[in-house]
Amino acid sequence: MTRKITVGIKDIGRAVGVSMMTVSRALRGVEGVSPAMRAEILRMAEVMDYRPNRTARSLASARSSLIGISIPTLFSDVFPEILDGMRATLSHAGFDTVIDTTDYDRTREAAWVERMLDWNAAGLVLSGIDHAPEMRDHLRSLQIPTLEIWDVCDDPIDICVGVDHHAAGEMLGRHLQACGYRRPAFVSVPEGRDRRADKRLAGLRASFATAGVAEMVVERVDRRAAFVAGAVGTEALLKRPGPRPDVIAYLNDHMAFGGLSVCERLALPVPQAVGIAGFNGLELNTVLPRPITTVRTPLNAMGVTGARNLVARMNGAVVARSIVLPTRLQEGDTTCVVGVSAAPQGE
Amino acid sequence: MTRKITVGIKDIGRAVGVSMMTVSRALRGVEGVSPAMRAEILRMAEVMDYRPNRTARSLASARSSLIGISIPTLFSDVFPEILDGMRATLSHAGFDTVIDTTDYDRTREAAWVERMLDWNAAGLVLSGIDHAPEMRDHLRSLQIPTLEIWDVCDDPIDICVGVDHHAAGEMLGRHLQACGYRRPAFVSVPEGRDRRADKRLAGLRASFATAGVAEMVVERVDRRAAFVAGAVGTEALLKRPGPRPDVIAYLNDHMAFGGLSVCERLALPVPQAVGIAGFNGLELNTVLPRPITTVRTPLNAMGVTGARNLVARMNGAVVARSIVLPTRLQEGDTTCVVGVSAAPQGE
DNA sequence: AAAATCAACGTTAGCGCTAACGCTGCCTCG
DNA sequence: CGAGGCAGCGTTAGCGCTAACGTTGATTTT
Repeated sequence: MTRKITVGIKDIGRAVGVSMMTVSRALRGVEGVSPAMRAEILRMAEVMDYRPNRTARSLASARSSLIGISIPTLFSDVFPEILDGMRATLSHAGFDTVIDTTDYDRTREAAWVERMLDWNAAGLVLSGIDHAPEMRDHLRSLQIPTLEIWDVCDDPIDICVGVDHHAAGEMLGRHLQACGYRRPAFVSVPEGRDRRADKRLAGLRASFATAGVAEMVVERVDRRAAFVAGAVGTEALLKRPGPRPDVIAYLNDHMAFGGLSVCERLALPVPQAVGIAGFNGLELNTVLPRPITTVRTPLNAMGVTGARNLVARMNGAVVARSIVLPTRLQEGDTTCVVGVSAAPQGE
Repeated sequence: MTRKITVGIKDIGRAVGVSMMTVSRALRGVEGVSPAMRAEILRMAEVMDYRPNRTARSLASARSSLIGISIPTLFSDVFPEILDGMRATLSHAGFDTVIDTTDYDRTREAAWVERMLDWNAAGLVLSGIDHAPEMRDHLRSLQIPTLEIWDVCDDPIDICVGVDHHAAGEMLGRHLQACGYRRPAFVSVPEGRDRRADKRLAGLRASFATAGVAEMVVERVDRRAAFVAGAVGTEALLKRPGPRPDVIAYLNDHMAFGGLSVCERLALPVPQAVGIAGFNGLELNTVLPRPITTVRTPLNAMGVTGARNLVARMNGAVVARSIVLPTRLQEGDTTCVVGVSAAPQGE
């Protein structure tokens, strides 16, 4: 009648005839074991169906193999796509990922980060670069490998990989101006919720301001489902007094599509009477009856690059602090050259 | 110059003047500490900014506060919605969730479960009821709290919460027959990939068979984006030789919408010439120009119920082994009563 | 009033693993 | 040929916490 139910490295050591330290070294792949002995130990571990106790390993080494990943929401094509890009790299490097959704709440994010630190997390991935200041300081002083993803800045907590949202907004703005649109509007979520969207809006606004268009109507909707939010926001926007916008940009493609469906229902000619532009260039666009003009962002590549850099960083390598990935304007059927002078005025 | 960088329960004990065991008890909320002393310890822990070391706790108690959640994919509205339902309950109960996506690969799921066991996971959540047999046996022998969610059966590994997919398929079938449709088709992903979808198809088929319709064309597409898959599948389906189907059911609403857009492009009158039906009753439907006939599933409630039961189960309570949540047929604009006799023949 | 009970703490012994040294014998090299 | 170097292994001492028993003094029971 055996006492122990699980086999530990001590058991393997006894079976092979070495100390548990040698087994530990062999299993972890650190040096100090002859190739022959290592093979023998690995074989025995396999035979005995050894399973490492990760909590014990974490406690003894003061470092776990957990990576905490914080994202605002799962209800978006952005974060699942980024996550998907990171998954393979991370799991292949032997890490387990603890995912948290913050609903765009900084306080919740900070609290969750503390919890991950209680786990001796090997690294952290945070969405965007806008975080609670105390958390930033804490992470920095702890020197824990931290990847900020999706947005970039010159002074990340540790490292970052993303796109320049302001520049992307400007790029879209230049395109819309080149088309001849002059009365832009923007449909988004409540201010401060999605800070990347706010930056894109700022870029768009700056671009139009350069061309002498200072006015920009912004409609903000608080609905979770993006299709619905886009539709509701567009309806509200079109009901407003004053001149009707001639082009509407949206937080993302899903919302743009919601807006497009409203325009069609109201028999508003798109893109002649009103242009529609989205953001993110989702696969959605490839099947829609009319592809939406959008800005393509390399989400999956962002995940891959980010994960690679984070892993390298955790292995002590020196990596680029900030990586900016390019975005690309993708013209669809929802914008076109309209009546007004097509040449942009400013530089 | 202080040596220790982190404060442990020993430090709190010293500060308050009690043993570390009393501190441990006070912090965990177990009995054996006077209310006054407990308050004092809690206050001191707050003051000293104590943070529990979760790896040490897990090692000593042979049980961690990690819950492993395995889902096939994040690219679906189903699993994020279920996850969202579970999140609050689980985090409120003090658990951290490790999420893994399996891409409908049983082997990968089994390997990942083993890894979670290496973490002394407090519990597991698996999607569906179809798993690697060895894994089932292993989990059962370990007696680890396991929730199977989204699909149900009489003999779950431990407990399950979900809907009856076969019955849902039958319900949809009865409705389509009542409408008068007689040449049904189904667009789905490759067989065996999404086993719930296969069950819905089986239910649909059984229902039509009862009414004397044995033939059912099934088109299977292997594309990740559901919109695209629906569109591509529908195109392929309509190009087939033989009589054209008079109603097409899809794996989910997104695919149905992709199919609908193809029909519109081909100027096929929906729902007169061809009916369209989806599955899941997503919020998407509330904004589409034409709502799709679908089957509503209580995804969020499923997550909430599942999480509650799992937590209760982990606390040693006795809970229902199997909970079946109701589905509801939601009629949209994409099906209607057509020419043929509208009365269903069978019972 | 002696015994039994019990709340409220303390002591001891690990959980399974790893970091940091120690030790050995063989090889190299001036 | 002896000192030094080094690969290859062993020993020791915890990591921070908790389970399982003590221990003590006060309260209750018969």
